[in-house]
Amino acid sequence: MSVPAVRELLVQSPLVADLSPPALDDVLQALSVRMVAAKTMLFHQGDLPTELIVLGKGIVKVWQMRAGGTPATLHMLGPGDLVGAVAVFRRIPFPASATAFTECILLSWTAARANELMEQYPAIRTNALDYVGRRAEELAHRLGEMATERVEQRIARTLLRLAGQTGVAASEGIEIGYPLSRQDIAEIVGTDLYGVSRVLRNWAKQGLVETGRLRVVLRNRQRLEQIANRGG
Amino acid sequence: MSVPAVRELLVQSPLVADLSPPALDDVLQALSVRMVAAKTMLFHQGDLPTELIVLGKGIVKVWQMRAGGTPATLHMLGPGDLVGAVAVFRRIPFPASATAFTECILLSWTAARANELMEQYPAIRTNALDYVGRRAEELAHRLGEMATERVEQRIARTLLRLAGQTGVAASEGIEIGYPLSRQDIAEIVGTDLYGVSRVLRNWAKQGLVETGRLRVVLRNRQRLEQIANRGG
DNA sequence: TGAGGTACTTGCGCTAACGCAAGGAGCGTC
DNA sequence: GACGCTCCTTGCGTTAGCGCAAGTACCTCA
Repeated sequence: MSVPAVRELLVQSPLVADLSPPALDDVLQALSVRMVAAKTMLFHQGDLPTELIVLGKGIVKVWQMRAGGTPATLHMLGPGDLVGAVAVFRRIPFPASATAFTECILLSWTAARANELMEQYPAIRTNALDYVGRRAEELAHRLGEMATERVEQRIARTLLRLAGQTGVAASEGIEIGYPLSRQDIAEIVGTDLYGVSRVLRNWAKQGLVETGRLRVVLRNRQRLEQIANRGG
Repeated sequence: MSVPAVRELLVQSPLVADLSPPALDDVLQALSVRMVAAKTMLFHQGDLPTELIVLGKGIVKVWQMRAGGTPATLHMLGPGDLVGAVAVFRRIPFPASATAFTECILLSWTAARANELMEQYPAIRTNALDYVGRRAEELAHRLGEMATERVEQRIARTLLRLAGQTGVAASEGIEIGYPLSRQDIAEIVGTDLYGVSRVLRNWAKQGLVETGRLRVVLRNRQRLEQIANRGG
């Protein structure tokens, strides 16, 4: 992949915001690029981090396998996001696993090189702090939801969030930009696929969404926001 | 309060780990100290941050009021913890409110001064990144729990976590070091006070805990860990 | 075009747990 | 030492939603 093309992918990331062009060149120098197929595991819960990954293209699912065999999805990351950054910065084992959800392009530095770059260009560390802060905020928000809201509300919120992240305009409405099963939604929401199926079916009958195999289109965003916020 | 006493409180905080003595002096210089009574609100959800607070002594509850009037507790912070740090670093409105849960001693810098200090002493920013990372990790863990575990398990986990943070050895077992109602526990766990009461009562009958008004003593840590992990 | 796999739907029973109501216990105050 | 406040307990009805089982749609590949 050509250097300009890689640069194009990298500058999407908030990690390198406000970097001077020469600094950016230096950062690019140390970068590896690779492409992985959908369903590839990038790392497992418990592994020690060896590299700092920026997602250039595609979707990565960050998830935990929990006691009882129930998986829980923590994040669906998109282009520009950092994958497993917290563990790299803190030099601790990954607290969750990461799987390429679609085909992905990964940009990475070795952990050692990443730390050197942060020493050399303090803006990177500032950006990292900002990024991790945003992630923490999102988690706090979702924890609050999970603690107080009903399944239907959480499904609405989840679809709206995913559509906001990577939604693409469809004929009428916004379509989640990649194949997403009822099971996948259930793992994000913290319920089972049956419940998700029933809720989506119900909404489809009212014209709020259009559904299909591995496919959801939001047709009435406002109504869904109402459900997310007021439960009705 | 004397300078050495304040220094004593400050060095508990991971924020100033690895700072040289002169740097620490400089940081102390810019510090304000104040004491607040239990139940004082430190800031409200939506406020803009004006200062960076380190908790010197006491317990601070970080919580959200959610649609429907149900409060959800995100953190119980103890000595050394940063209060509202993410919002200060990111210069965004607080995503949650903070209340002194017991009488507290607060150490604070103006937001502007805090940012200057981070420029001047990069170790502080490194520590901040580490701290926020740890917070994010804890939130991720709790989100996973909330998504997949039953109320009883979550109560066990919560008590074990609080005991680990600020527990004090009691006659037989570990006592949470401050007054904590069933309602308080419910807001952390994401349930109601009735459920908490029933679970604690049940455990008390089996000798796993000793309970009282605003009081919980863990008598059988191992058994509680079993409940937390395997649900039985 | 038909076989096999994966995803989705839906009926149904069951249980965790929510939440009201009513009463009891502990603690501070005058 | 009795009043009042807050906190805790417990019985009970109700319900959200879990999860099995069985069947249907859709997609791929030979």
